[in-house]
Amino acid sequence: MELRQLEVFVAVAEEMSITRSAKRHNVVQSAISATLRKLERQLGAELVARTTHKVELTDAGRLFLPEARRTLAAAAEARHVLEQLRGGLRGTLRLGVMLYDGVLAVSPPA
Amino acid sequence: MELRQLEVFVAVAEEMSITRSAKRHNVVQSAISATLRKLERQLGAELVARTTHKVELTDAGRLFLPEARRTLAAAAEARHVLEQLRGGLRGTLRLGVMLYDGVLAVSPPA
DNA sequence: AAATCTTACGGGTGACGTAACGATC
DNA sequence: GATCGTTACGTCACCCGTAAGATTT
Repeated sequence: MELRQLEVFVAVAEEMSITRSAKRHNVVQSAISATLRKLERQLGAELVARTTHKVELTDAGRLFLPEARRTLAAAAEARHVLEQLRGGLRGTLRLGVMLYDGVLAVSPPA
Repeated sequence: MELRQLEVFVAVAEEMSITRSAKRHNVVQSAISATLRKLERQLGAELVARTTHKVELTDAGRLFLPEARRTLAAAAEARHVLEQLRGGLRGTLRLGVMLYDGVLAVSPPA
């Protein structure tokens, strides 16, 4: 299971369409179809019910969807903290107190 | 960014060693080294400081580690709910009330 | 007939193992 | 000298695009 596969599944679940999610991912239908099938095979569960012209979530799919979203959100947050650090907005803040001229007491690291 | 990369990073962070995390992943050192470098390049941040014989987390690495763990935990939970469903332990529970003989009032789906 | 999903095939990218090198303990 | 991390290279699987086919509207 990889994040890319989860993105594909969530897109399909939201669009209820392989064609539309393919456009959303800027790839071709067949790529989405294959990625989704592989994910299902790896998980050992059918997430989407196919009817040659429509796509519906199975019970497993409905159960899996919020978990997939949660995982993607966590991944996004992981990227985010690094961006914040990049911008100097985050890091380890250590405070100090000037005891008297030239002597600074500093909080221990981490 | 993919889950596999996060697993590698967390393993390296926990073991503080590329060699040991390689054994943990049942792959070779060079594979871990390459995977980690690629992750860092993609994120645009150095996560571990290398000193040819040691490995240390950078500030970015320390910041990233709990987020990576959170993401992996979410992924594990996603797999877990499917396993539970597989075992018949979860699903959508719908309740009904027998109004009178042969007439059952059932809660609406989802 | 148009739209949608699937399968088959070829090409490029990524991951891994082997091997050789450099640096540190 | 042994250990640890890196680099170079060949191989194999995976992802994607193209193309053709099947089914539904």
